[in-house]
Amino acid sequence: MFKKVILAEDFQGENHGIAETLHEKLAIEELQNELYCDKVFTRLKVALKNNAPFELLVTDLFFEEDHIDRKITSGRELIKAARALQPNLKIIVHSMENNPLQINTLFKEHKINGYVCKGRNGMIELVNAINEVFHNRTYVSPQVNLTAANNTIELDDFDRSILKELANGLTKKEVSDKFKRENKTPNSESTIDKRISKLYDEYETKNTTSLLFKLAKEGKI
Amino acid sequence: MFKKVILAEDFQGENHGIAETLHEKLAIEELQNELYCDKVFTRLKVALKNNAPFELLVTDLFFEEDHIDRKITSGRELIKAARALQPNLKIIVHSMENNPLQINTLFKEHKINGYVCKGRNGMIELVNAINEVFHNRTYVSPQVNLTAANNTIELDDFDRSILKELANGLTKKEVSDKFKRENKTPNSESTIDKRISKLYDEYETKNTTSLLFKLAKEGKI
DNA sequence: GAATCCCTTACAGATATCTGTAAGGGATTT
DNA sequence: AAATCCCTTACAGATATCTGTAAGGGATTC
Repeated sequence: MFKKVILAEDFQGENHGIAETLHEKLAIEELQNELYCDKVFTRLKVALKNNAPFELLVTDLFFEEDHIDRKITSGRELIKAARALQPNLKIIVHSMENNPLQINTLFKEHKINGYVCKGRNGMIELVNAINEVFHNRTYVSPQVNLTAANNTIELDDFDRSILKELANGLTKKEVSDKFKRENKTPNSESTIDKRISKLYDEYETKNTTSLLFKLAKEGKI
Repeated sequence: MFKKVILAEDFQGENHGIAETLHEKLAIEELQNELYCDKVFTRLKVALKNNAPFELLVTDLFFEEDHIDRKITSGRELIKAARALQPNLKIIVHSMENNPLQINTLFKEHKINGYVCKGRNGMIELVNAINEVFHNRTYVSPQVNLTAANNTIELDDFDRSILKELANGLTKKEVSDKFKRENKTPNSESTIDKRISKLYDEYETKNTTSLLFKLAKEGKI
């Protein structure tokens, strides 16, 4: 089993719960747990310098802001920095995020080794994930459907620029006029109509209101 | 100190962490922890029936959906049901929610006794909250500014029911028809128009699309 | 009981949205 | 070069949205 593990989790309750569970279920010799990304990164650096590097990082993605100044403000940034520092470090993400797209990019761009959703089985899955990753396999929570990520519709820049103006209360005619003024192209009201109608189909919505609402709720704009 | 406490928290890690902390820091004789609201409510009922009621409920607000059928799907519903069942029960909410408006309505409508934000000090605050509530005082996490809640505009049930249907893609005429079918009142298209127009003013938006977008972004619906 | 206020409702006119048809242009294929 | 595909654009007709006016009813005030 891993000898030296570090945990980044800003919720005190969750942090405590994970630490307890890992002590109970796994024979990890040294487990350090931190509430701030910056502290985790410092520990990784120091450990590496002392020729006693950590073998596994377990980290959340979202870290709440508070009165303390931070350089690294998210799990994603921590992962990137940790990968650059220590390419052979194993990384498991433990987060509420369940958007396959987001999770997919973590595997692709940052070569994480496991992904566990917070939830009713979070601790059971985390223990499994650590075991799998220890044996050089990857682990993904079963409720995450990574193949779905490939089927999702991407919004391109033109879509986004239209949606932004509509969200702001402009009519399609006004959006068209604005684009013409700014020499953006395409810019006809008709083309804007067509683009938006296409999005109705893709997102299974009926009108501008329900489309913008759905996209806002899903955090896509 | 409280002799009999029940905990409702669906994240296994957080649940474990809270339970551990309370065991360590407080002399609670009996602490039951559950991952589902329905189970909590059943336990409350049984305990009351056996003349050994719980004294304190600590609950989250959001409970993730899974494959299991649920009657009570949110902390808010659980609180309402628990209050109706056992008016003298002390209730502390422990959640990520930090919107003063939402928190205020919990104190006003459901007479909760304490509110603790999940976060880096979550466990320290929770222990404090339990001590305060035990001495018949209320506790609110210091980072929550409840006075700010009084300046914001409230959405009432009628507003919400209209907005929900519009978000779903119905036209105002369809919303009016639906309300008539359901014997909801008021229900005329004209009144619905008026309500929504009022919200345009209050939220400084220009049309249905921008209104729904803004409310979705701010998490108000 | 009259006056007032507020909410509900009806209606109407100006705009905006949504959908379909059709034409033209650039890029790619055959 | 012709055929094809895809994107842009124009236009038009049916609906929907937004705003204003006005009438009626219930509750409260005077």
